[in-house]
Amino acid sequence: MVLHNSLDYGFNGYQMPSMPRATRSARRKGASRSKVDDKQMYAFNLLASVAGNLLLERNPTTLSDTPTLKGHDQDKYPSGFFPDVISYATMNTSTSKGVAETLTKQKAIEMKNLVNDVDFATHPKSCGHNLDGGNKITVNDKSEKVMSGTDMATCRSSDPVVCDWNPHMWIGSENGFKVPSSKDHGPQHPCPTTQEVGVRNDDNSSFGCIYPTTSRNSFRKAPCIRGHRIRKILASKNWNVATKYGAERPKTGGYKRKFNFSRRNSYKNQRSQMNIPFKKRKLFDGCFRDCNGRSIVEKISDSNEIGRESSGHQNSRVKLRIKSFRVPELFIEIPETATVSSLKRTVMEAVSTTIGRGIHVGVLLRGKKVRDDNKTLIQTGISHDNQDECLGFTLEPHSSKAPSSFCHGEPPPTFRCSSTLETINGYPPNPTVDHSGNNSALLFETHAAKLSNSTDTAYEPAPSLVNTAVEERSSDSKALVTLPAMAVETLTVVPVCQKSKQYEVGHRRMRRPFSVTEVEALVHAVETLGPGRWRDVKLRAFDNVKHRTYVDLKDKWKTLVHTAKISPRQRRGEQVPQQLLERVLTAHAYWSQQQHIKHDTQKTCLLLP
DNA sequence: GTTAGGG
DNA sequence: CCCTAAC
Repeated sequence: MVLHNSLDYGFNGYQMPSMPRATRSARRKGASRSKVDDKQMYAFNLLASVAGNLLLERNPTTLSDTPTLKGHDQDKYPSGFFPDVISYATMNTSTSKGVAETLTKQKAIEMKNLVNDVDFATHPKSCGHNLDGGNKITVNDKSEKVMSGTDMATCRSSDPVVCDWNPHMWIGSENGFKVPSSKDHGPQHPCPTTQEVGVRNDDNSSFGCIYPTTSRNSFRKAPCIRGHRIRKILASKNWNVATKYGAERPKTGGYKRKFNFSRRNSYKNQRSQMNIPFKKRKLFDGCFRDCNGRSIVEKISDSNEIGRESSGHQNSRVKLRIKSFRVPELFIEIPETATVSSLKRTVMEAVSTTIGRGIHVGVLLRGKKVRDDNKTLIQTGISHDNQDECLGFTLEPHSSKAPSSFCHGEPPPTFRCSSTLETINGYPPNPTVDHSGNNSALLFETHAAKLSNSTDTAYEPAPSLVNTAVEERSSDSKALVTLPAMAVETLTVVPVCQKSKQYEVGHRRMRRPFSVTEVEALVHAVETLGPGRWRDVKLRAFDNVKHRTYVDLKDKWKTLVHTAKISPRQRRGEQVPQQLLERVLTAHAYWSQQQHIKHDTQKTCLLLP
């Protein structure tokens, strides 16, 4: 079982909202979300629980007076998929009404103080948490708790359970949970005006990812009850948001435009999103500005403050209410036969390890990391009255420390990557390169097929082979050399846990210096194809190496050319064999010449009548 | 989506 | 490695 902590539920840069692996793959295949089983959901919840985010027990079966899916376009959702726009804050079946109310109030107060405002929407028969226990877990399909020691395999329910991050829920004042008046949410809102147990049925206006107008409106018009403002908490659930809008808001010109244009030429589209299905990338793009930042930080400014600010530039203050942090994601693997208690331990260890190494806060403005700590808020733009700006905070492990033990480098035994790094087909990750051969064919070439086939999508894939049958563009065979088919070894087998680096929202990608073997492959490909055909180079030599984009390859080539021109003493990092650099220079010169010839030819052709 | 080029 | 313009 692979658990994926989804606490970085936000847009998280350009990353897929995290969700259990099975869920993700199931969705990719268009399968119903109900494929997620109890165990995953349990684990999913547990992770959240460890982070202290879930406090409320949900058991909608007791909500006789609770709005249900009626009027919620239930039919539009796959069977078993409870729209994640509904959150329940309710009691156990055994909880008396009085106790329930008291507990609810307590939790309301507690939650007001929480930094993380996260909630789940769950299937009615889903998992939840005990109100009184805070982090106690209830996983059931019949209101039966799963006790520690229970084999998780027994938790399976025939009834599909879906549990997702809830885009938002309402938390109330000390007076208890209240539900906003339906008029605040459009006519279709089925919620009663008030009730003791808050049930948030979403509509367009309050969805986590919507275009600005409605979003802001609903945000600003958060209703007040007994003088207390009810705060809407958004925990963006972009995937579903996008789904919903894709289905229900066809004439969202602004929406669509935003999605298409917001980052059309984005570098992120080339790099950071490279593992994200294109459609979803777009959706995230669109979600980002609209929901993410605003869901994290609400800027507070009262009229007096504004007045002061306008009257003078001195002592202007920015008040921020941090509503949630993004926290690092964790990947955990644990056998199905593990007990719940051991899962808890494992999760706790993971969390402790991550946090124990120390964390710091990162600041994101419009998804971009604010790196210069010395800048003033004004300089960064935070201090302006820019409510539309997206300001976010992240919790990040100290980057100066070694990678988490749950990651690359020192994986714990439970980790899938632990074995992967060492034993992909029994070959070490850093094979020797045979430079004695004419064209530096690699020693492991014969194992190419195996390596190629072994690429597991769960990992950052190993480099694919250069296909022996790759057509050599014989038609315009200007290739400098004709090389035998060559294999690129798995130099950087990056395990799935490496992805946890992605929690560094808005950060640079992790630096991954090119190995000699990769350089070898790159040089070979460029020798053959020439520079300027980076996509082909990518496909030919780095097809399955997802962390190497064609832009990376282009950049690397640029660097290689530069490196080849400078003296060896000035070079840094892993030394590229001089022989290889000479090939770089040769290829560079050759293709430059070809370029000139081509241009000259074109000119000549143009001059000709 | 790709390519080129500056940072 | 990041970012953007241009295509």
